[in-house]
Amino acid sequence: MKGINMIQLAKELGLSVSTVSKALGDSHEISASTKKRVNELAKKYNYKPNPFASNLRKKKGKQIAIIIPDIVNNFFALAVDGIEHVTMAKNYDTFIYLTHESLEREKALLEHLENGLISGLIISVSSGREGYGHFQEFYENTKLPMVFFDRVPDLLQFPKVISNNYESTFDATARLIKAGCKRPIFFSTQEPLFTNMERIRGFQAALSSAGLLFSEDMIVKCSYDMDQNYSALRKIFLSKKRPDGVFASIEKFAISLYQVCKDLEVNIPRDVKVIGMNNLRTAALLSPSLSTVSQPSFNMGKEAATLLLKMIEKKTYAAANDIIVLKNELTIRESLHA
Amino acid sequence: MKGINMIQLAKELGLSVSTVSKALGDSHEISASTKKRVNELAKKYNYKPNPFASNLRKKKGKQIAIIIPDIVNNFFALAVDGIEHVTMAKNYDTFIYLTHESLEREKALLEHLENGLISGLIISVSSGREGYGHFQEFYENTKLPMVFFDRVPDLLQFPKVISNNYESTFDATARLIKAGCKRPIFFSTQEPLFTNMERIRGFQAALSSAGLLFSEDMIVKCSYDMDQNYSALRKIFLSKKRPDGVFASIEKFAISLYQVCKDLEVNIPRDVKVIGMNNLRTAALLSPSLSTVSQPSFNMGKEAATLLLKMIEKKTYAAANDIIVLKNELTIRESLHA
DNA sequence: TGCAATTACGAAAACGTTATAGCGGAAAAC
DNA sequence: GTTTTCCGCTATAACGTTTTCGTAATTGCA
Repeated sequence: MKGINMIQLAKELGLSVSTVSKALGDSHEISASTKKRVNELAKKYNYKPNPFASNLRKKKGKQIAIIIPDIVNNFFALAVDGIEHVTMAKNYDTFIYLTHESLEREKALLEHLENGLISGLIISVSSGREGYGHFQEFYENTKLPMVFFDRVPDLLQFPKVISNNYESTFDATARLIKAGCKRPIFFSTQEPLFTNMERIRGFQAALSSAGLLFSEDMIVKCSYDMDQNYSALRKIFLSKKRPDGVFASIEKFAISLYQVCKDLEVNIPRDVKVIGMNNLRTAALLSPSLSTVSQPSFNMGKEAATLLLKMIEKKTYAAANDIIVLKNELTIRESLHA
Repeated sequence: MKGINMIQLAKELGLSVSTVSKALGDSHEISASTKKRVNELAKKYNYKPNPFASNLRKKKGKQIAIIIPDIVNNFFALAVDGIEHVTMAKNYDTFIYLTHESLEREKALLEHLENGLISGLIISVSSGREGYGHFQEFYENTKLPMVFFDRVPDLLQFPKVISNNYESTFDATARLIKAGCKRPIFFSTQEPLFTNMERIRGFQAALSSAGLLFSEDMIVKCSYDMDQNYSALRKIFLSKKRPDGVFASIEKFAISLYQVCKDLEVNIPRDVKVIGMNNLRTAALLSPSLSTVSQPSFNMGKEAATLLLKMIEKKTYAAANDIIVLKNELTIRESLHA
């Protein structure tokens, strides 16, 4: 029974299309008995309203989009899981788009999505602080609800879901120092992301509150290319001023670090103490087990999606430049203390 | 300039809507000069054709869907990455749906997608061999192109992208035996998936070709609940007939195994040798480093998407119950030899 | 020069919904 | 007993495209 539509349903029921439409929409204008008749026949024929026709007419649909830099990263995978958890429950269809850290791709995507395909947008940005114009422009052009999570454009007024990066990095760095580090370094992203800046702030604050001096070369900017990271780290650990502590703000970089240390026979934690910020399920099984600050990724996704759907359905929710802050979790393992 | 449409464009150009539509579609009926005029004005107003109207009229769109059991699993994340790589390039929008290993969810999803939202489907099934009816039914009802990858319904005639599970499991098992294992066990999925059965076949064949006896209790069915796996494995490793080798056919299970061995102080590889089938980026960094059979996940996704888009666009591609087989890669690390 | 073929466009009918306005008839109100 | 209200339903016009068919003007061909 391919492609049965409302018109055929109406004909068979001896009703008008409008009545059928309203019946299926559970309108109060329609009597219970006809509603029943309509729904039964619809079920019998396995009738499914055509979403294109419906969206076209209503100028609104139940489709949203996720834009993230990367999916091969436990943090984002978990976040997507969280998002899907709520969109699924509310019968929304979810597009996924990956930017692979490319600002160009991100811009192109947003421009594409101005066609009206979606009714809302969940984003984790790939661009630095200077490159936020396209988000604002997208919003001006579409007025669509948007929620940012984790990597948020701090300078723009949009609802955001983040975690307490400043505090947790402060705490983690303090632990490194307490464990004896005099010269910890910080693995940073290339782009000047807000998330990353907050972490750097936490790092610096912890240093200064312990009476240690911060210097620019403590911030190591990592590339998105694993090989390049490997050689950069190798160079650092072969240099004279070898660091004795590392806060690795990104999943990939912790992995590269472990490889370098293994190859150079730099002992963790004796020679260098490490805390990584990530959601690796294998953190506890690494050699040595990796101390981590892990983000509540699943819940961040969940919160972001819940907020977005609220905005779309405008139940009670009005303006929206809320910022929801969830807590990261610090887990100390062997990479800090032998 | 929110929501400019063809009608307004046509009006401003002094042309009819049909001419504008054809011009934008680069129809041969339209002169080069008017095409140019139309395109320029369209660009000026940042005009984007409404996909709902267009899809409704054409009864076809540029949206496809991915249905997978899980995204928090490097294999699937990489596959999605591969899929997105090609859909992106061809300007398709990609929905993502997660079944979380639930046959019910899978069925509900397929039923939902009968509404015509998508033009094609890429699937990795969550159901066992007996539960394939819904795929067939979906196809009958929609006639939509579908491509399966990795976890494929072997009994149905659909195009598939898989990896050489039989051979690579055979080889891996042979290596376990060669390293001295007399009583290796196999960590299997709950559901009787084809993928898994192929691996078991390879396992058995390797045993028998080495003159070892296979017994049913060598197959350990694992749950999707990590805690449950932990206790099950614990029990096995506390029993008298402790295995001396493991082939872990699923990512999660290798992780549980490492935890159990760590806690019980069972030494890998001295007491038990391990090869895991997964795409963990941290495999080399585990303690001891984990020998793996890794699947070409990214490429599997890429191939599946390429095939699907070919089918959708029916360029030269006609029927399609192709099976594309890619090769897994065996990497031996410390978990096999100290 | 005469006729067919081609070129470049327009009118109008789809595609399958939803929303607005309206309309009989019955119940309620005066 | 007339007017008003409400109930349950229908007719019809959108929503923004694409496509089919038609047509006037131009070109090609003999």
